[in-house]
Amino acid sequence: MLNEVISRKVTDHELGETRKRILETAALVFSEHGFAATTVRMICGRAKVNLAAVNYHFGGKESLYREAIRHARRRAYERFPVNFGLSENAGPEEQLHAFIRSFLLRTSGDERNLGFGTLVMREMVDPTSALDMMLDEGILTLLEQLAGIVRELLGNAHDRELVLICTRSIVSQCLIFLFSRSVMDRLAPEHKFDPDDLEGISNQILLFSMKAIRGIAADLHKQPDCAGVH
Amino acid sequence: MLNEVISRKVTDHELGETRKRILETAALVFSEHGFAATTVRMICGRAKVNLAAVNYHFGGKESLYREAIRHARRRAYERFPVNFGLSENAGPEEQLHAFIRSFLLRTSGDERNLGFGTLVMREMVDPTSALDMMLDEGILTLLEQLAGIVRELLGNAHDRELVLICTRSIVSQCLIFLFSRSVMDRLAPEHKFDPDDLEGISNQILLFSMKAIRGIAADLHKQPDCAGVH
DNA sequence: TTGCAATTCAAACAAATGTTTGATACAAAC
DNA sequence: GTTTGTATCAAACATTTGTTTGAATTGCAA
Repeated sequence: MLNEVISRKVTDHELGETRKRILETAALVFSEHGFAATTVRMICGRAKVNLAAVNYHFGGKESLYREAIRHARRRAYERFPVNFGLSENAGPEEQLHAFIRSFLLRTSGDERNLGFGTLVMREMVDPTSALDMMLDEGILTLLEQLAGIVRELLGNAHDRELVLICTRSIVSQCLIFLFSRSVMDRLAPEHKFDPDDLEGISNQILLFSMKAIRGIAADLHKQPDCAGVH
Repeated sequence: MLNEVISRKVTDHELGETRKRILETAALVFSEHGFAATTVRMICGRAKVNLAAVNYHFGGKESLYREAIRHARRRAYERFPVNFGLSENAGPEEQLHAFIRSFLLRTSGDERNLGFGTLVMREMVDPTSALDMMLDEGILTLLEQLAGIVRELLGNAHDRELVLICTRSIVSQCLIFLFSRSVMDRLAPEHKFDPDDLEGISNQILLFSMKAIRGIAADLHKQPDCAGVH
């Protein structure tokens, strides 16, 4: 009765309504309190299911956690794919813009993302096997995609370290809206970080990054005048 | 016997050897596992003191947590003050470099910092009253200091938002070495992030940021040629 | 020494946690 | 109607948690 969790029948009443409700509630609660601090009772209480349902449907708290992360990620990527709203033959700068914007939207606190961004953040701070899962199933290819854009922006320079540095700096500017949300809320509580805000923020990150990359690329192609000020 | 914690005598044997050992061990253990996941038994076990010592000397786990954070912060700032190794009449670029370098060193994983960087990171992800304490007692003035440097680099422009954007981008590039340590360890386990590495990294952050700021400042002062590429 | 307060210690306590259990309800198949 | 497998439920279980307790020990002053 427990091993059946793996190969479930899909003829359940309403396609596993209870299971789905647990999954979505779990993603939100885990994102709010973290793995250790959320209790199975919290999840079942909010999902309005019996306490034993978690172990019946998922085999335990830890399995539920991993499934909830996958579920939230699927949902967030459905809403905001990697190149969200990007035309086919766009230039590298537009590609970068689309990358930044879709990243911010995908990891934003919008409840419809089921706390995906926060779950990633928490996993980075307190890594479990779920972090390796995430690296394998998305993060790595995402980073390589960004590195490709950066490489093109740098003029296809063969300096791998320079590409790495710029990639990292861009990623960091996106991630800070995940990690310092608490500080920002305290310093400027009026900010809501709705899609309009995120649009402006992605423009700011793009501006800062493009200026930096162009400055670096200029040095790279040896144009001593017009490159740096001093 | 418990309210005496506030007004302790300093004539304890060895100036409160037990108390100090608890404090330092607690900072490290809290930084390793976070507040919720560390148990008083872990701390007492590693500090080789009796279980009841925490409640006797600090009144409880939560009070110990706050004291441990203060202790770690004091230690880290003693080792790396804000303008660590900066000459008196240094220009803004040198000031920025010193700011970045001392920040990286102060929040690095060096055990002598007692896990200060990780404690800050965890507090940002799971805010408690200790985050407000940290904001009041250091973080805010630190941010203002950086904003001052950025303002000067931008040519004392009166655009407050632009200063904010650049400040935030610089901070984010420093913070990413706190937040994505786990990912970096998985992608490049050979990196040790010793002081030499951090020296190189601070140079990279400085390079990227200076190029960006100069590019932005150039636009600001209306030099249409020689400013941006397109 | 004697007295006294501070400290240390082993043991225990109440509360909360993840998990298990056995009974029950339900729906479809035979 | 009976059977069978799935799902739900209240109750209980074994651990672990932070904290408390009361006795023992220590260090120093009178």
